[in-house]
This record gives sequence, structure tokens and C-alpha cells, in this order.
Amino acid sequence: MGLRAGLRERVRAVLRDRYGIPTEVELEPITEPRPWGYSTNVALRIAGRLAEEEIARLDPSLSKKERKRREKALVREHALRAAEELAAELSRELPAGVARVEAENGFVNFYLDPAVYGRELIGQILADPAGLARGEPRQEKVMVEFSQPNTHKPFHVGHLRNTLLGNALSNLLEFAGYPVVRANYYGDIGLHVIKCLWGLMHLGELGIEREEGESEGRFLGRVYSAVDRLLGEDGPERERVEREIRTLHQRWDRRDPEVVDLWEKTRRASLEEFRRIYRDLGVSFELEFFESQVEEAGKEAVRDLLEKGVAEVSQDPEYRGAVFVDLAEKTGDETLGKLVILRADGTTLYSTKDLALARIKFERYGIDRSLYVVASEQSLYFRQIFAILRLWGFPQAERCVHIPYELVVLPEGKMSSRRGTVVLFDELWDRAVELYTAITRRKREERGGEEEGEEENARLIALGAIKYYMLAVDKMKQVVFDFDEALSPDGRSGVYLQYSYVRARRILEKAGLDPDGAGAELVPGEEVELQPAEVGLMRRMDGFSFVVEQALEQLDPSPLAHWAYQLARDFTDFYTACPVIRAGEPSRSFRLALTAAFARLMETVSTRLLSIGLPREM
RNA sequence: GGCCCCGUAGUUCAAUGGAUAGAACGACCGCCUCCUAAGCGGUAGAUACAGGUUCGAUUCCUGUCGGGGCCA
Repeated sequence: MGLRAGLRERVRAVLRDRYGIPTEVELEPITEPRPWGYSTNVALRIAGRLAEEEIARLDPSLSKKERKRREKALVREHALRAAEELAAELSRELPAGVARVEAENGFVNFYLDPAVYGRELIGQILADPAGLARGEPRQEKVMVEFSQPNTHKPFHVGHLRNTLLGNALSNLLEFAGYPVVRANYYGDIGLHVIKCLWGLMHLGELGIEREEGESEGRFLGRVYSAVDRLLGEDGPERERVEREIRTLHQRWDRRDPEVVDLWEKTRRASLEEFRRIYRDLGVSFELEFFESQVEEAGKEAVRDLLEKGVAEVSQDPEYRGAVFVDLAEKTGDETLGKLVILRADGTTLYSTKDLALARIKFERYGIDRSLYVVASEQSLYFRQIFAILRLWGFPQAERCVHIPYELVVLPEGKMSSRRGTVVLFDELWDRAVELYTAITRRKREERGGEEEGEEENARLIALGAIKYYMLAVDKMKQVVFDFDEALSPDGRSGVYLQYSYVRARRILEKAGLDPDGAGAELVPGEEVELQPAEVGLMRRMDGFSFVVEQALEQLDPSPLAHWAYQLARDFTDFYTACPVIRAGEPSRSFRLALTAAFARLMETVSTRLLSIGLPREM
């Protein structure tokens, strides 16, 4: 049992024996200006009950306001007294590593002995860097569906946020012990694809030509935008184009060879481009689904839902023939409204396919929990889909969870392919590589060093900047995209994490140690005089398990990103304040061990959890 | 109209209901004989508003205002 768990148990035992109050005890890190330790608020939490009797005896003739004032005072008094009593009781026997227990403001604070506990902590990290926070292996198999780009459209920074978020979340769940299946679901068919195909058949009319060296994705994106723009303008042209697109959609539905052929060719080009992007990003999927693959299954699902009386055929003049589910009526939840699951002309929608896919995920892949990382604007849609699954008779619906996040927007508003206001991933990536190639070269020239591997390194750093920018924002907050911020190497950035790590490696190297393998043998057994920066760094490292817990609760990697920065910051404070290599023993050994422990923990949070790669040199 | 999300320094972001609301960028002033200045130190600066719950509210609840989104 770890120190924290042990303390928690002891507090619980005292509460039970002394007050007869069985209650959960939470132990949190003490906040900053106070020294390193853990704190519990149980005294404050039970004070109300302790004060009950005296409150009941208060003079009933008192005014309401006065009565309330006295009640508060009584509760406060009991809290302070209980905290004192608890601290006194717990002080009688302190576990190794705890220096003292104190009652302060109603909190019971356990202050650690940094020399004793710190040495143990560093030893643990060096032996098993993930061990501080990793969960026990679990049975429950989780599928995380994320990224979901549409073929025939470009991959933009919105997809980037989704992809990085879904990937980090998958890392986190794996770290917590779940078997995770990363799944992608490509929108390779649907109205947007048909629009693009129509555009390709009418390039002359659109006035579009494939430019020299233009990527397929970009070209298809331009075609799609042009068609979309055409459809946005009122007039007879628009009606004709709409009609032609509908006809084309039906030709697709009949698998007209000409249409299928064009679709296959362009689809392949799109997918190749996405795969290149995932390679650049270092993201991979265990499973890939395609909308085209579940179209037929979707139509079957609709037939089944009609038979079961869940779905019905619309009589509404505007949608006559379309199939929909009246969820408000079927579930009694007015906010669910209605959802169309098949168009009147028999062509499929997202909903048609999502219903079929959900079934396949559970039946064919035996997953226990299905997470959908999709923008929050789809919240209602997913509630509707899950509700239909339930009506359809799938108990798994209870284990489907939509993980919403907010969009990446531009200062002037939502990105729109119609208006051409989309930041493509490639554009960001090209600028990032260009910028960091230049910076990396300049830095190398300034300090001398090997040119070998520089290009690779520049890409790693560029990627770190971009990933950190995307991951460090609470997922429920919009990201207002800004090139300068996304690419900046200054301050709170991915680059800062990487730089701190490189500095740590260099220190280990200069001490003649293996930066990848320096280990627990360095932790000295004797007493070491500790500097505040050393304690600060250990204290931060000790908080790892808390932040992992928080990220899991919120299903959001952003707390990890913030913590990683704090960790780097505290390491920087440490090496700024404390010379390592030229320090005398036993400080030298201790500081080397601390440096190695930092490196191991940074690898864990950055590489393993956030998928932000760490260079060896910069 | 109904429902969902977000309002914290000039800006971008932090703060499982807790103790003196933290950073970064930008601004200004400093620091390379010393493990890499992609760095470090210092100065200035914020909880939209009104109620409520609570021993304690940036955090939870209600309402108002502002921004974003969804409602075949």
C-alpha cells in the first residue's frame, strides 16, 4: 500500500473509532505556499453533524439571521476542534516519510519529510516511471472512434484537433488499464462525395483545373467548395445542379459503373493522403470503417426498424416517403424530436450508416464500451442515435458514449469550405516544418553540433508545437485558430517540454551516464541537504497520479498537457538553481537521480500519453 | 421559441467545492567567463451581473447579459 492510501486508511479508522462516523476520506495535495504534503477536509465535512446537538439547543426566539450566524460559528468551532483532535490522534504514530501532522483552518495536513519520501519517490520512478499512476489491467474493452475525415474533402485543423484529442484519450484509457481499440470511420460516401463527383464531371463549368503539383486532397477540396458555392447561390442554375446531383446520387445507388469508377479513383487518392497525414502525425488505428461499407447494412437496419414499428414513413408533403423515427413520441423526451434515417429517394444518411455501424461494433468486435469523439454540435444527433438503438432492442446502447469537444474556429467565425475559409492541415504543417527547420539550423550553428538527423528533429519539434497547442485547451472550449500561437516556440509550448527534456539528457550525458538508462542505483542512502527547487520538482512529480485521475474523470487530456508544462517548468527551476555535475556528494548523485527521474516521467506524460515526441538534441 | 456549451489580467489559457485565483504571450527593466538564452529574474494587470445552496463558490443551482452551437 502506498503512503497516501495508508494515510487515508488511518484517517478513516480514527473517524470511525472516535466519532463513529464512517465516511470516505479524500487526500489531496496541499496547495502551493504551504510545504509538500497531503491534506484532508474531513473535519470540515463532519462538523455539521458534530454541531447538530448544540444547534438544536439554540434559543428559539433568536432572529433567523442571528440564528444562522450562530449556527455557522458553532460548525466552525467544531470543525477546528475536530481537526485538532484528529491531528493529535494521528500524530501518535507517523508512517515513514511523514514529518508531522497539523490542524490548520479545519484541514488536517500531513507534511512530508522530503528527504525520506522524496528518495522513495525517485526510486519508484526510476524503477517504473508509469507505476505512479498507471491503472490495473481491466477487462472492459473500449473502442474509441475518432478522426472521421470525409474523403473528397481536405483534412483541416478541425480534423487535427479531433485526431489528437482522440489519440491522447486512447493513450490515457490504455494507461488506465483498458484494452483500447482505436477506430477511424471514413466518410467515403454520401451527399458530399456525390457533389464532388458532379464537380469533377463539370470542371469546365466550374472553371477549375488541377494545378501543377497540387495534392489530390486539395484539388478535390477546391472542387467540392466550388460546387458548394454554386449551391449556395439562388437561381435556376442552382435548381438544375441540385437536380443533377440527385440524379447522380441515384446512379451511385444503382452502382452505375461510370460513377463507381470515378468514386474509386478519387476515394483512393483521398485515403492515401489521409494515411500520409496520420503517418506525419504519428497516429495509427487498429480498425478502419468506411461509410460505403455500411450503406447496405444501414438500409437493412431501416427495414428492420420499420418492421418493428420503431420507424415510420413520412406523410409530410415536404418529406413524403422519407423514413424517420419520432423520438419525442416514442421516448416521451420532447427534446429528442424526430430523426430521419433514410431519404425519400432511398439514399442513405449519416444516421442510416451510424445505426448499422454501432451494431457491427458490438456484434463483430465484442467491445464493451463505445466512445465517439465527435464535435459537440452533434450532441443531439448522438442522443437520438443512441435512443434509436435502445428502441431497436440493443442493450449496448447504454454503453455508447459521445465524447463532445468544441470546434476549431477562425477569428472571423466558423471555418467554411463554401467561403474557402478553411485552414488545411497541410498548410499548417508546411509552415511549421519550414519555420522549425530554420530555427533548428540556426540553433545548431550557434552552438555547434551534428547536422545529422536535423531534418527529422525539426519535424519532431514542429509537431510538438502543434500538438501541444491543440491539446492544452479544455476540450469544451473553442480553439480560435492562430498560426503564430500554434507555431510559437516560446513560453508555454510543446517546445518548452522538449527543451527541458533535452537539457536533462545532456546533464546525464555529461556526467557519463546513459540518458536512457540511468537508474535507481544513483539514489543515495544518506541524508541529503535539499534545496527548495529540488523539493519543488519532487512535489510536482508526486502530483502525477492526481492529474491522471483528473484527466480520466474529465476524459480530457488537457490537464496532462498543463501538468507536463509545470513539470518542465519545475525542472528548469531546479537546474537553474542547482548545479548537478559539479555538486559535491551526496548531492551530486541525488541530483543526477532526480534528473533521470524527471526524464523518465517526461517521457511518460509527453511521449506515451500526449504523443508528443521528445528529441535527443535541440 | 426549446435545448446544449463557453464567459477569469490587454490577449491565450490554469485552478477534483477549499487555504493568499496561477501561468504564458504582449509591454517595461535586467541576465550568456558557470550542465544549451528554444532559457532565467523583476514590474504592471482578472473571476460578466444579480440572487441562492454551503462552514467555505471561479467551480454547484436559478435568473439576466454576452459569445458559439443544435433543433428532418
